[in-house]
Amino acid sequence: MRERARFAPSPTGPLHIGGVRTALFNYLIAKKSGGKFILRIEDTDSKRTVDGAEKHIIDSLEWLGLNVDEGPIRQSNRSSLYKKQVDKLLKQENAYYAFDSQEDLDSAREAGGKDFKYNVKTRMGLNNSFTVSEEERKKRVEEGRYVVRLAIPENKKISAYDEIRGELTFDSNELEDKVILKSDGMPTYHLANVVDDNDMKITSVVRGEEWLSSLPVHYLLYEFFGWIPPKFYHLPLILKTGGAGKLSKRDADEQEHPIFAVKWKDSNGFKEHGFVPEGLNNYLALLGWSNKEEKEKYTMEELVESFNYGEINKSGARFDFKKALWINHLHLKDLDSKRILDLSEQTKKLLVERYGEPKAIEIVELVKERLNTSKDIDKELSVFIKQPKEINASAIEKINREVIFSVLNFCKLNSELINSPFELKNELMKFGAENDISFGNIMKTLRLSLVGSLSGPDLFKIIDFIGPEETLQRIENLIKKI
RNA sequence: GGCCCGUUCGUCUAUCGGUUAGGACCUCAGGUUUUCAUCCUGGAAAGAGGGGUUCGAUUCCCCUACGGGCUACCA
Repeated sequence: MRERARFAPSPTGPLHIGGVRTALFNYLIAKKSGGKFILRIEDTDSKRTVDGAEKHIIDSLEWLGLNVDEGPIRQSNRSSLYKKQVDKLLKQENAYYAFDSQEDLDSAREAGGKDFKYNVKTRMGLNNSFTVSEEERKKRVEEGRYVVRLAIPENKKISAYDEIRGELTFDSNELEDKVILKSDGMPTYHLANVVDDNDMKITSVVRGEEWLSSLPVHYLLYEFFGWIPPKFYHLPLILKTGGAGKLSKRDADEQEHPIFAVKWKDSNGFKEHGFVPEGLNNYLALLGWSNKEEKEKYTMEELVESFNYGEINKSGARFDFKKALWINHLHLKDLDSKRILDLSEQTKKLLVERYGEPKAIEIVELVKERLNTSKDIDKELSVFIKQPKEINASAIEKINREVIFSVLNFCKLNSELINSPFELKNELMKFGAENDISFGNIMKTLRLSLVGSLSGPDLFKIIDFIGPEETLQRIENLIKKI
């Protein structure tokens, strides 16, 4: 069956990775079946709509490569559809008008304690179609001063099905007569969701676990409308790295890892942190889903291929930035070198200017397996572009100044050797043996002069690429400095 | 508080009644390497607790504990 799955965020803020994962799973379920991935913007609460949030959602999906087949469809311009369906419920007496003021509700809740519910038992003591005169009701409705509530039946066992958890049963007495149409004429989530999913012929509803408690209300709605419910998948939540609770912006800030796919205001996203979309998708897919095969790295195509909703986990998972980094590394080191170069515009420009593209790609090849994020590209490649700005002072002490001086001097005096790195290596070994300097220290010295620190790619390859002149100059520079 | 969902190494997870409970991240110890990283080898590390059912429970059932979610004219 070709599934139609929708990602239905509300534009009340930027899209964080919890939402991203929901989008991803929707996408995978749709694509696995050869179906459609649909974007619906749930903007029924104008007060909470945030400027730029919708754009952030769309930009995020685009960067992630979760291409939308239909949409975005905005709920805000479909109110006539919802109204029509509400009228139907009203006519069937599955819903009724309510006129309580906020104060009335507050005091009812206060009097009833935490267990207060707006339901069959309490309806008669409140201000609504059941308790108000015919005349008054008409007047209020005409003036538009009303909400519509769902009439939850008493003593009804509602059984619902969640694809991840299986059969679930609920007692209607635990439910409330939820508002389905607000006084501003807009529907609430429950109504809009059910009406739209039906209207858009959605077959798979994939959403966060926070909706599980509303499932019986949604089932009831389907029943009242006489529609067949779609399949529901309630995804476990992503929990914060340490401590209790679901992952939040604040927690992410404390742990110094991104929480958005792409930048939002002054918060950098995974993109800006140097993740490739494949890496983030892969990590997020593994957070809450796992295959029987012991495999960690999946391309997007492989995810679509291997994904199976029956293997989605039931319990919340903690976010682990180190693992995310590692998965990203897996993707980066297998990426085409040309594409890696494209990830860093500035470095690419400088590198190609100096070496030409074919050589630039060879250089990338040299450092590729060292990358965790694309930000490392600049760091790793700077050696080939410019002289080291700073020399690691503690490294100088560690090796010993005199040793450094004599090694560098040797190189300077035998500068013709630099033309042939292979010979240079041999001569340096000899020099070390004669002067009782370990080869390790010789290499460290040379590296210090060329790179400025003690880590980096193959030294002789560096010499080969930057050329004898530049090599000598860097050696001179260090001699001057010590 | 009520209702709902969940609970295997520190973390993500495999196991669909019988396993030395497997893998990955992290971590530790070796090895490769001119350094760092990569990479390779190895180690440490888990079934929340208590009852059942069963010849046998991590696996099925119940209770407790713990964690999470919901409890708005928010989604």
